[in-house]
Amino acid sequence: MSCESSTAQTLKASGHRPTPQRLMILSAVRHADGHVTASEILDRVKRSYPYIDVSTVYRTLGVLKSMRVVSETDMGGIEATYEWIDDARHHHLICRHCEGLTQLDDNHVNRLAEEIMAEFGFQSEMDHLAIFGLCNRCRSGEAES
Amino acid sequence: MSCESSTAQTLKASGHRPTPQRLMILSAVRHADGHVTASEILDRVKRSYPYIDVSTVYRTLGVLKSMRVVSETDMGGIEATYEWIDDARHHHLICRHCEGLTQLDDNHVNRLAEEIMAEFGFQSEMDHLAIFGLCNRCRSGEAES
DNA sequence: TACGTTTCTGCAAGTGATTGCAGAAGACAT
DNA sequence: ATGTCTTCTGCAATCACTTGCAGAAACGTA
Repeated sequence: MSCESSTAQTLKASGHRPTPQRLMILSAVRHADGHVTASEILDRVKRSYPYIDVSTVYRTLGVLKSMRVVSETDMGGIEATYEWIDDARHHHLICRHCEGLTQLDDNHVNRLAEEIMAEFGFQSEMDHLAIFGLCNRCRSGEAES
Repeated sequence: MSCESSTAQTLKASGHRPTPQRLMILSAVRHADGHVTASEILDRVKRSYPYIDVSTVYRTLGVLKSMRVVSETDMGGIEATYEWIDDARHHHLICRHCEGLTQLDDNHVNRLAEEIMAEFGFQSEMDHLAIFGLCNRCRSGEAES
């Protein structure tokens, strides 16, 4: 069973309909490597179905987000970025000075989630964090810049 | 020295000008208790200076954000909320089902920041997080809702 | 296959938030 | 004070994203 058809099943099970538009959007996010913006998804889908509308893309991303199949992240750019959530969950450290990116493994964040669960019984959904700050290099050199 | 004039000094020191508009916006955020939206700030400032523009409010909030004097948070509503950063730093757990709010003390988040600092030398600026998920009550009862 | 119900789509108009620009105002030296 | 340089403001246009709506497509049932 391909990855798309299994997601189609998940869609159906949650009362949503696996329409052609949704499957195309799904496929565009699934097969893009890494982060994609909504307009990139739109352009990609338009190649095979030119009538697709931006609102459909955003609405579908909303559905996939609520099913926790894709994550939405504000990476500090103009547009939000979307990413397929796979097993190797990760996060990002973004330097607000040099804009450099560092990958952060989930285990640190997961520990925070476990603490919150233990104290409040609250199940955090931190699928893809963007943590802003100053990287090692810019931290020491910020004064004279 | 009042809280406003001390911030005015900070503005000046970082090359920004403490204009009347900025001081009014500053005061509006400072003396609002808790989270305020940009339009609430705009309305408030308009009472004493009707010519103020939305863009000035957003630009000033941008400056205050970069100085880490105020925090910007997406609380899941329509507009972003802004808050004066004081000593008692805190965060929020927001249930995506019942929309209930729980306050989260900074020490949990701070521990994550310290781990990140130890491993990467990256200084995180997590001033006011909004963590979405399912609260204790909705977690157990979500199936039959 | 045909029918009734529900959900979904594309369009257009709306929202919150950002940006380019020309004039206004603050800072600083003379 | 006066002039110069820089930053800031208000306006208008624009951007990313959302929403209301009427027709279209998907689903369940027979």
